[in-house]
This record gives sequence, structure tokens and C-alpha cells, in this order.
Amino acid sequence: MPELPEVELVAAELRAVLTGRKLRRLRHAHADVLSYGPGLDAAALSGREFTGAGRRGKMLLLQLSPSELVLTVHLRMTGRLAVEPADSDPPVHCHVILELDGDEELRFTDARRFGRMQLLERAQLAEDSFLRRLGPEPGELELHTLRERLARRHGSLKGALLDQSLVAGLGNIYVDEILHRAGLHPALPASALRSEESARLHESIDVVIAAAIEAGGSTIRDYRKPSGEFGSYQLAHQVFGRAGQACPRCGADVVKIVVVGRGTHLCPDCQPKRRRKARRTRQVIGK
DNA sequence: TCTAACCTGATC
DNA sequence: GATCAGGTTAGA
Repeated sequence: MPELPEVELVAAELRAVLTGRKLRRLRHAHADVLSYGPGLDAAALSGREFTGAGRRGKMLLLQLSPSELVLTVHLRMTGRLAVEPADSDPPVHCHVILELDGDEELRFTDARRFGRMQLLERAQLAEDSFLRRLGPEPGELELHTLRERLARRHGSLKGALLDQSLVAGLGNIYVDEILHRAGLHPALPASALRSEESARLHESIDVVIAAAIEAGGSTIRDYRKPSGEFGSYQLAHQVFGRAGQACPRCGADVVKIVVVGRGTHLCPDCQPKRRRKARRTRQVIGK
């Protein structure tokens, strides 16, 4: 469900709500959902204090003291965290409940049960298989790095951008929106981008992600902030979820195709497949 | 690098 | 009843 902008907003809200709060104890946990690093167990959670919340890619990092523990949370498709009154009924599919001070609970809900939480010592974070493979955050991705990485790839541009080791945090919605803004077809070979195209792509990543955070993220069906608030960036989507509707930029019908197994939305006019004429022009210039 | 699999619910 | 879903990953 959530991509970088949504996870960023969840982290910000949890930072505001949880920092300084005591974690009394673990009240409930589905064994498949919450796991523990070496030497840790449920008892290690009792009596801790939340000292902050952050994010790396789509992974939430909740910091606990003393002794530098980190609770990692990946929401995957339908995961949601919420701070709710302890005397309220936990929602269906609530898989982890942490009792807080002030008669509230931090609850993790996830209909599809793809999401994962893990309690780790800070030093163990570097060994986490997901975090270890993450590429740079969009804001730290240099243009020359993007170019080098795309040039080395086979396969489609969309597949490359969804690969968390190339750049961290992009998912299906934002890749479609970024490629539309950059005027690039998702199925283009990643290694085929010209200089000005990769520059447009680089800029579009920053612009789209920043605008999405500004708008509170995208709520397609499940995403809510911990407070229950919906995002509004879905209203600004140019192509995602808009198959058959007019492209806001040119008026052509947005189409939906499948690329790397994912539903992919694009405007065939704004995001043309490479034409032979254009390629020949480039070769002439190249000489 | 791509596909199928992991789960459940919503929608066609 | 079949298909699809905002993510990740083992295995081909």
C-alpha cells in the first residue's frame, strides 16, 4: 500500500505522538508478523520509552531506549499503525498490540498479513537483509549515479525504478506518476535513456515525491495516517488509476498495460515509445 | 531479470 | 467464480 511519501508521513506522525511515551508491554502479537533479533524477545519491549521515529525507504524505524533498540515496521500492501484508546475494540486483522502509558495502544493492523515488524538492537540494523540492499533515498540520488545505474541495467525503465536497490522508496503509484511527468514510456529499456531524458527523470522523482508528501500521500483504498486521516495526492494523479480518462496534460486517453507484472498507467501521447526517426537523429548527432 | 507466491478483500 | 490489489522475495 504505502510508498515513500506515505511511510514518511506515518513516521512524522508517530514521532510526534510516540516520542517520550512509555511502552508498558506487548499485549498481543501474531508470530508470523513480529519477530526478534538475536537475544531479544517480547520481554525486551516492556518498560522501554519511544525516543523517535524515522524511515529508510519504505521501512519505518521506531527507536526505543534504553540500550538502543529499534522496532522496524514494513507495512507492505495493507499494513497500518494506529494509536488508539486501550478500551476500544481492536480492529479486525489486528496482529500486534503494544500497550502504552496513558491508556492507549499502538496497534498494527494488516488484512493481507504481508507486513512485518522486527525488534532489533541498533547494531543489528546494518545486517538486516532488506535495509542492507536499499539504494539511495530519492533526495540523495545524484544524477550521474542514476545514469550509471540505468545504463548497466537490462529490462524496462519501470522495472529499474521499482528495484529498491537502485533508488529506495518508489512503488507502483509513484513510478507511473514520475514517468508520466518525465514523458517516458515505462517499457523503454532502462539503458536506452538519452542524457536529457535521464535528467528529466531525475527531476521528476524529486518533484513528484515532494508533491505527494505535501498533499498527505495517496489514499487509493487502505492508506490512512495513524490518526485515521486520508491522503489527497490521489486527486493530483495524472495517470495512476485513471485508465480511460483524459490525460490532464494533453487530453488523450490514459491506458493501462502490464509491465514487469504490474498494472501500469500511461499516456501514449505524452509517453511515446521510441520512434525510429528519433533514434536515427541521435546517431547522426553522435557522429 | 521475471514469475509465482505470500494473504485477504473488493470488484468485475 | 475469476481477477486484481499501493510490496517483497525465493526460485527459475
